[in-house]
Amino acid sequence: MARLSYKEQVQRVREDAIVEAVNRLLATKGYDSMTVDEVAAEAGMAKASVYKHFASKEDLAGAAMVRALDRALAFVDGLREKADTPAIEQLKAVARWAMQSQLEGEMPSLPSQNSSLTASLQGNDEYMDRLISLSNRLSIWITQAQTSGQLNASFPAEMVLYILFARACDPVVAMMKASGQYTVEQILEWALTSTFDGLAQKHKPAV
Amino acid sequence: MARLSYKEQVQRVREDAIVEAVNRLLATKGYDSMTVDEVAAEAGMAKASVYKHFASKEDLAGAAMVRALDRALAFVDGLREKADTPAIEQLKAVARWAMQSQLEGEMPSLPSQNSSLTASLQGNDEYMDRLISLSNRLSIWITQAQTSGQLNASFPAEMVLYILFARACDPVVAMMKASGQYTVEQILEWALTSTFDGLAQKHKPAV
DNA sequence: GTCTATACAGCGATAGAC
DNA sequence: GTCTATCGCTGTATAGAC
Repeated sequence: MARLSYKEQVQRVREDAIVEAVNRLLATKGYDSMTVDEVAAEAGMAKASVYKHFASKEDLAGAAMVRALDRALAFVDGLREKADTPAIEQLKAVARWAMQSQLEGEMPSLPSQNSSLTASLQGNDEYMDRLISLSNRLSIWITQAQTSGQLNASFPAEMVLYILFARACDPVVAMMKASGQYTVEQILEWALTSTFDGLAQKHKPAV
Repeated sequence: MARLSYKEQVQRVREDAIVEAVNRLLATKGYDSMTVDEVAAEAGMAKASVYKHFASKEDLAGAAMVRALDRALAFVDGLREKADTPAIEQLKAVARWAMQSQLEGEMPSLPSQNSSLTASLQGNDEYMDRLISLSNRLSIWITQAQTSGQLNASFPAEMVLYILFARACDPVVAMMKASGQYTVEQILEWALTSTFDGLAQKHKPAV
């Protein structure tokens, strides 16, 4: 990749500011409540300037999701370097990281159900590439954990994948945190236990 | 309760039509995407007429949620008549009913996180009464199941309750149905298994 | 109470000066 | 590229006739 000119660097910095603002707002208010005026204000520029960088509000959400998926892929790739760790432990580590990111307000969340945004994202190549990459890497671990008896093999691997994605955005952890009675570490431990006990092989064969 | 006059009956019927329309739209599009124009069209009347019955869009959602909670309470009360059924089985039955209702498009769903709607609902007495009633009845079963070793007693009962509510709206079952590869019965079975295995006591004492 | 017509506000997106 | 100012649309809510 060629070295960036000063102008390009400035542009990059400003785009970063925009995407970070979108990330924060998606994590706190959600897509529908977020307005482009707010994004501009948080990023410290005028709304028209935001639209010079991104064509639409949907593109803004797409860029934030791309960045979030990149963070997830980087985390997963870090884990893959420890090749001797059991697949189930790798999956738990990913789930813990995702839940923790959500609790710390770093994970943008989208309406899981029917939104015009869903269709837009499925046409976003950058987003889809990363989503598929992440799914593929997780699916490998899922299959390994199922064949080695660590995960209940009667569940479709596809469902296990859905569950992992869903638990990363599970409102339960946020509600537990909001109750103010428990530490984050304790909440994460409970959430991981209930999730992975539910996916585990019921009567484990001796390994 | 006094007998209703003809006029009151007509009013009741029209309000029912409105609430049913809201219920359908909340189940399919969600609160933010739903417009009062759509509600009026589905209910077969003009928008201004809708506003004669309900003061605001938030009130519409509140009324639909009250009705949904009433359905849930009726189902729970039906179960309570079989007093000899183990508490864990009662909880499973409720979860199954809720998931099935969701899959059939009968369960209105709200944005679980930060919305102006959340605050509005917490000020809605009719809604809060029913929510508390339902929570209380479920909590009794949860405590029973924990003391009898059917549920993992190291989880706060509060968290188990949150998980049950969350799984009733779990996007996973909808995604599995959308994939078109599985029967509804199979999906429900898997979802219940993974949920309740995750909540179960790990090393069950002989009962 | 129901309708048609309209007021009013918020927001996505853009024009045009600099 | 950035700004101010504005367009155009959508959607909540209401006025006023019947």
